[in-house]
Amino acid sequence: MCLYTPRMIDPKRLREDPDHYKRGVARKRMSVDIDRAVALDAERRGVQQEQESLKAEQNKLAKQTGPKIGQLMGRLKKAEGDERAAIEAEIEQVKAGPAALKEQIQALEAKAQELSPELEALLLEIPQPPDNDVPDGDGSEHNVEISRWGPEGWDWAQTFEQNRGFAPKTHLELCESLGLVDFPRGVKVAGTRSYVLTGAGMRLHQAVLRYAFDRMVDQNGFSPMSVPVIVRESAMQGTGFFPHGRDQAYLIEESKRGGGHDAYLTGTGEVGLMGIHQDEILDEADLPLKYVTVSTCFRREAGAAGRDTAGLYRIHQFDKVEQVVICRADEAESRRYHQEMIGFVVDLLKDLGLPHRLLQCCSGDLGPKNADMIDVECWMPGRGDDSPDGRPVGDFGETHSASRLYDFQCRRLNMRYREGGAGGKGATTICHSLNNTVAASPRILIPILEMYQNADGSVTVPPAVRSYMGGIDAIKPAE
RNA sequence: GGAGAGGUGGCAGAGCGGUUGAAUGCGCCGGAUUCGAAAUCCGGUAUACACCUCGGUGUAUCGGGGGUUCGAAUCCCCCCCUCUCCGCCA
Repeated sequence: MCLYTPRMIDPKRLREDPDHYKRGVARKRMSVDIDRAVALDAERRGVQQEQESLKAEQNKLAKQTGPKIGQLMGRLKKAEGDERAAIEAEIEQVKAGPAALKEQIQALEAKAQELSPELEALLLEIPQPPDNDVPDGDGSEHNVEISRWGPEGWDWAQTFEQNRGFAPKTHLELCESLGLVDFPRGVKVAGTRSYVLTGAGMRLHQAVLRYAFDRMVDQNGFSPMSVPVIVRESAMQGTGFFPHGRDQAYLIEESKRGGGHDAYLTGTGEVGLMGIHQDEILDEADLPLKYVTVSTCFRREAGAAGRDTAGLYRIHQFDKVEQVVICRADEAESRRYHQEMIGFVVDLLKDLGLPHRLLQCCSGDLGPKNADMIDVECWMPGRGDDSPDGRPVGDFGETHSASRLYDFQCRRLNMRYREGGAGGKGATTICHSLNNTVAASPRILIPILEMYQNADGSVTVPPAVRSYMGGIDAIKPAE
């Protein structure tokens, strides 16, 4: 019997090493009652075993009573009077044994059903424990810088003004002066945190996305995909965004009408990409699967009220090129692809000439599904606390996030592979998965605009994306 | 939005109350034949969980969950999913 309809963490491991999960919960600064889960699981398992032995007995009995009843029924047809009553009594007697068993089994069944909802809800909430080499910490403030990179001539010890010889404008100011984004009209159409990309702004947005997408396909060997952004609950749960992130997703109420199912707008292309092979048994020879998509992402940003309200940083809708890798269940392999996927981003940012740094996220910043996460932050000269003169001093802003999930997602998605290839007799094993941003726009436009701005107020188009901008080399203010 | 059909193993497709975990075909694996291959023939070929003397044993699974029955893939109820036709429409 399948004990666990919704799949979650490894039940065997939970039983054998509950401390592993307790540590994980503590390190992630979450609160999930592991002891309760283990107790419920044990109780449920006991009921299960009792039930199974009773059922074995029942099955054995049924094999005997079947023919016996058939025989008695045959005699009953011919019998009359007292003999008839005797046979009927005998039939009842034969039936009594299995009937008694059935009652016991049903009582156990009722008990199991009582335990299940709480147990399953709990199991779904247990997060993936962080890897041992992930530093402990409460949140993003405890993330650890691994490395940073700046283009030729960029000195991290100097301010933008010292580096470049003029005071930078913020991306907001540039968007307005260059006519790249119309915020008031975006808000008019769609509410807070909305925007309209206009003219060269829209063109740059598309150029960056297309550039990033083509790179992944042409240089890095990823399969290009277009995936649904309106998905079922099962896809959200399977990818690990539910239950914890439920309040971040847009539910489409209308989808419930006419007997329709719940549908949600995805906050990342990862959901659609990972959903592709849900409930499938893949051929080991086909792994790793490397997919890239570009999709519109929808985020409610619940709980972020008042944070990053201005500009293109924190918005409800954006477009993102996303990469995922589905590989064999092997830690070394998982780590290798993680590095590789981060490398693709670093190379892309170098090609774009954007100063950035890599951060090892601490345990408290990981989120439920990650065993490990590396963030990439780009330098944004127009960000950061206002200095005494009221101008920002510059700061890093997160632009990418590379997650390593082991089998957490694939277990929930029921995505496995057969060792030794399809048709073979090899064991089925749950895949491992990873994902990473390639480019999310318009957020990535912030460092591009702010870093490529010139003293005269124009913005140089990064050479890497020029061919996607009709060949123009700069965005200039309208005369 | 209206009306109808249907969900069985990797796939196709039987079975519609009693050794049916499930015919048959395809695919796949092993073997025979062959110089080798094709063709042909023979054998094998689901998953999950639990126990285990690692050889096996038990339980469950024919979309999911209940029910009827001594016994359910087969009968009844609820839910989920898919498809077809009409309407509307990028």
